[in-house]
Amino acid sequence: MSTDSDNRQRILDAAHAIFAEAGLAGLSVRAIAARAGLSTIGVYSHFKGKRGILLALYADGFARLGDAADIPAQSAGESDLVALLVNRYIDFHRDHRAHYQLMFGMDRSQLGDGVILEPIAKASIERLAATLGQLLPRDRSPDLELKVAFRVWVLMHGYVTLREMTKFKAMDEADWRAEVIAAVRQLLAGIDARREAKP
Amino acid sequence: MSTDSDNRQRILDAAHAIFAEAGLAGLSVRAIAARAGLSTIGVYSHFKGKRGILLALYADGFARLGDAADIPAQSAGESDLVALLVNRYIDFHRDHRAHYQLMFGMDRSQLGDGVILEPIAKASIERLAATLGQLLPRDRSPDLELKVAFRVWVLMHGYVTLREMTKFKAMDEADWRAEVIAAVRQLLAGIDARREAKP
DNA sequence: GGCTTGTACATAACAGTGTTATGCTTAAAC
DNA sequence: GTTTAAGCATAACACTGTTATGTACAAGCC
Repeated sequence: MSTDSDNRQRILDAAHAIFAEAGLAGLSVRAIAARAGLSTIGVYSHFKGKRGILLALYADGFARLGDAADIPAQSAGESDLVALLVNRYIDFHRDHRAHYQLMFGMDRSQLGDGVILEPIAKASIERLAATLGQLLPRDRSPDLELKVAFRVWVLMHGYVTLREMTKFKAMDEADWRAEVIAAVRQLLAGIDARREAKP
Repeated sequence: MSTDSDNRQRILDAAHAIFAEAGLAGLSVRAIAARAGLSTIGVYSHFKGKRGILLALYADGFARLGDAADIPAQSAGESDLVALLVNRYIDFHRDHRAHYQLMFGMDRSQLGDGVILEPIAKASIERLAATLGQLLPRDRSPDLELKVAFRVWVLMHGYVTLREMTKFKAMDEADWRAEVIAAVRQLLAGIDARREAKP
């Protein structure tokens, strides 16, 4: 018949499906259990209730974001790397709206204490940093790599989250993507020029 | 005794108080009504349920953010204007965490359809644009002013929302503010230099 | 074998949420 | 003076996450 881990996987699959279809709002413990073909208690046996489900989706989201940001060297010309990365980031936000909300949404109260969350997010930013490292001078320090990665991340995150408001909303999609790419290029140019000589 | 609008104000005051103390999570219709000294139905008579309360808090938040961003000319040297603005923005995020979550949080499903929300947010960004306009050449266009304001807003918003994650969290508060100020300055310098000659 | 222990599950309930149907009271309008 | 409408209370509905209780079954142990 069905082993124990079968049901665990079924719950996880159900959660993923509901999450993709109905987002965080539609993701109730009862809905997950019903879709998995068991009662609500299964979510508490295999995970630690809803928090455990959300944590699994959170980790999955960062893994996928890391995949999107992980562009191997020489897979694109240097001039196209920024455009490729920005487009992938925007695609991720568009295609994984619910994940993005869970990962970066400001209501992290259902998720946990943050201590568990940090290393998960860190692994993802490090892959972004490795990709951006291709654009930095060869004698770069790991610190500079991370710093640049954060600045770029901040910019891209700011753009996709403020997209809904006033001006950008009416903007053509292609124009908007060009705007984000231009802003990132500008940021990178500035960092490179100053060589991060701290005051 | 108490007029009708008295009770309306009492509900609003109660909502503000609970919002400041317990955030969005603690803001239940029953809690608001109890604090205002009426039953839950009062929230539905004077507002349209919880959605009306949230909308009022949303508008209030943008009004306050507009106040923070509204720095009159000559109140600071040009070189200090950026630092002043960034510090005010960070202060706003620190002091109005619940408001910020409601205004920019990605779960806007409880708030409404966005059509009502847009003009409220727009008024606020226009005040930010006016402040940043002081840094632009005198022959600037309103379009450029808005565009610059958006870029700066995107940066500041990205920083404060990603503050919680990995690297910035361990950073000293003063160092972090300096990092944000530096990034905004760099962005402004780049825009000014290129004079927004679109490709 | 028989026995204990623990895990996976179901049923039902608890406390909380936003919302609303019903009814009462009171003030304004005709 | 009668009608109309708004403010308000009580109670309920449908939903949420969680848990107390009980059952079935498989693993380990003597």
